[in-house]
Amino acid sequence: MKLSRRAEDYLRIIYEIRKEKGRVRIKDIACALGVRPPTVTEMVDKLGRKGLVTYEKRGRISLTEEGEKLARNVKDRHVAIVRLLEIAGVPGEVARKDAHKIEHIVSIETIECIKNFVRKMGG
Amino acid sequence: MKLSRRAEDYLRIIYEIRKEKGRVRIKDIACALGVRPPTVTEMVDKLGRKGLVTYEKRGRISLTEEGEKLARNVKDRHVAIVRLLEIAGVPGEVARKDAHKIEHIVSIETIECIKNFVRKMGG
DNA sequence: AGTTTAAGTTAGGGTACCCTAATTAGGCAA
DNA sequence: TTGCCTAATTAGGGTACCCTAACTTAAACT
Repeated sequence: MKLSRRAEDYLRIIYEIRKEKGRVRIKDIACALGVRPPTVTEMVDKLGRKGLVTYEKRGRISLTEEGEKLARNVKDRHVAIVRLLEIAGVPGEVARKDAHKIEHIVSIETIECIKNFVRKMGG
Repeated sequence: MKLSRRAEDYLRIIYEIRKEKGRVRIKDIACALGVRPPTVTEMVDKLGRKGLVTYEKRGRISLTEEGEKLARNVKDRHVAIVRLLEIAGVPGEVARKDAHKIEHIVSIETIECIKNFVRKMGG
């Protein structure tokens, strides 16, 4: 399943909010991503149609198995990139922020190399 | 001047084509970026209005001083990122491809760190 | 239960970037 | 010069993501 950067962001944020607060509200997603509620309703709807989240109007939002797999994958990429940047001397906070942008666009091949590298470097 | 990723792509490509072939045609840009000519006409027009390229209908396309400065900056970022990825073990071809995506989104702070790092590593 | 409030949805737009089809402009060969 | 071929432009759309304003639920309080 090929998703847009933005769709991946929504998935990851849903995953994180659920982990942190237990339940996921439209408002939380909107707040976390810096957008307005109607925008979230729309995207969640779209993710629902793709079978990545289960959701009904005004009901609870949760990831399907596939949605969660994708969300985990995004997080996974994120962690590897943060470590690479830290190895390069980028301060943690900045590294995390940039990693959130990079994680959506790098190829699988590059991610694999980065994972190996940071493992080798003791990350 | 804050530009979109895409605008930066156009600038960089114009810079590269000019360097390689001397003159820059709409068609070359379209081909290099994988888009159609009307799309290029539109964007070049927009860059013209921002004072980054000089251009008149069916005439020659060239970067203004500011446009060239920005284009160089994008290339500069590109080179640093490619080197970082290569240090991480990413094959050159893949590194270049991904760097083209990353170069548009990383912060100045991260780029500076990366530049220092690759310099230190003998890049 | 009736009312207030907060969350969510609908309706109607907007911007950035992209496309195809059809038209126009220039350069060049016959 | 005329006619052709290619490059470029115009016209008309499309998709993804975002917004505000207004309306609807549902939950909380009195």
